[in-house]
Amino acid sequence: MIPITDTTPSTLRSHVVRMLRSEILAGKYRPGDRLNESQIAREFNISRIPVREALSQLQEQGLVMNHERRGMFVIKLGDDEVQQINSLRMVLEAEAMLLARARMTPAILAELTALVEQMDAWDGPLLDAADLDRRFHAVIWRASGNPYLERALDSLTTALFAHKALEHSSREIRRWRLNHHRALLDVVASPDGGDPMMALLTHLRMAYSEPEKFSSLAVRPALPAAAISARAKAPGAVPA
Amino acid sequence: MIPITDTTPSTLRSHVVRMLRSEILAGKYRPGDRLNESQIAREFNISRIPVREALSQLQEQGLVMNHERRGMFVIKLGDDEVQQINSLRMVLEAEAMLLARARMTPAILAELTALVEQMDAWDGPLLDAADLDRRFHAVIWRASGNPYLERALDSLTTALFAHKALEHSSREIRRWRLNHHRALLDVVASPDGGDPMMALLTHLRMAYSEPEKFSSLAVRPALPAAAISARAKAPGAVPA
DNA sequence: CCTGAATATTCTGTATGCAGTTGGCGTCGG
DNA sequence: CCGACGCCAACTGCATACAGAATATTCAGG
Repeated sequence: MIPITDTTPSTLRSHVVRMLRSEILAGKYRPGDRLNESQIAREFNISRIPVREALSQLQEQGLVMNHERRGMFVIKLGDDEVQQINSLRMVLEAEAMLLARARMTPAILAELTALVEQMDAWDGPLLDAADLDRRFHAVIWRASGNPYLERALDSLTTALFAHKALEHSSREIRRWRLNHHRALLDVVASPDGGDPMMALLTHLRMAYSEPEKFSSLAVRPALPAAAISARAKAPGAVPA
Repeated sequence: MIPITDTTPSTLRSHVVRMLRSEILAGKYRPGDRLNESQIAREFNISRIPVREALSQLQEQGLVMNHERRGMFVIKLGDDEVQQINSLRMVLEAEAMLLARARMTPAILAELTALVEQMDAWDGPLLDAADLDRRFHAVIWRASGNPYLERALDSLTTALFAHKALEHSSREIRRWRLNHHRALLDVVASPDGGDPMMALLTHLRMAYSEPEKFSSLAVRPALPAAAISARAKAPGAVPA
């Protein structure tokens, strides 16, 4: 019937997908919560069918899980799963940065720089800061020129995002991460900007505390123990 | 009402997903073909709803595309898209091989060896040979211990598989690929088995003729152009 | 008061029906 | 003979309806 918001996508399903997605990421539904089809349908004043299809779509995007005949649940990640996702993310982000660097244009560089400066100046809700973070990375993914790489990274980080939607970072940690965004910017800005993998290892160190557990970093001939143990220099501790 | 086949999955949707998946991969529906909901529903003697949901699921798996209000179409990949997928696949397969090598067990090694020997002895339909190929890789993906990596690789290769379901490889090419499976087996079999990226580059050379187009291999500091043109061997040597 | 089973309720999974849109086909005009 | 307009059929998207399963509730027994 009458859509809830201003923008009317051509189909109800896509509308519900975007709505639920943002609601989950905003924390309205939290990891492990059950998503009741009928209830959601009532909220949107539509039937269950588009809701079902939207949930099915979100399932394949990694945001919700389907327990057969028991309903859809917001994805809930354990520690190991977070590590596994971050291991994979490392590899993909590094590839994206290498490609982005090779295809860098002044326009994209300006966009990234603007985002970093925006983050520096930011003092609003932490959730929106996290969104800036995501947008910064998303620009790099897009700049890689490989839509499949972009999709994979978006899917992975979306799940992570939902997982820690409410796990607020402290102010210092935020600044610490912003500094590392500058470092990432430097890497993609110039052809000899350094090794993306190293910059990413630092960038994700907070969330990705045990690379040796699931990542090939621990067993990769090119990046032996030196890289990993460099992490132990400042374990857990926040900024340097 | 009564399912078409013997195995009755708990829901019709999952049944249809598997059926359509295999039918597409078997070439019953070819890239670009339209998938008529009503027709498929009639074939299965069920309503359109499970079919719709199955198609939606296949869409997110990358097998079909949805043109709004026009229907679902089997995915059709252009040359550039094949290159992009293979670029990403290279990175993921290399990671999977590194991890699998680090976590290798006698049981998995035996499984891989058996598959390679099965491929050597194979003389049946080429399509089934391709399935053996997939299973060989799938074992490695599974052995990586990272389900997300496994999923990503499965999704990517499924799309590729549908794309060239009927593009039969000649007998010689098949043997050529089988030999390279032995090479891949060697890489994951021993800790100093060489660089996965190199073995993969050879393995995928047929389908992945232009790595310099979308892969970071062309711009990676550790692997300059020399490595690509001289993709003979030279494993292990990747210093800073 | 707690435990367990039987019932009641709610929800998912599926079927059927309807409306709007899209694409094809025929017809009319140039 | 060719192009444009309009009509018709088919299909998708969505709503409503129903059956079976899963969970919540209630009631009897210890």
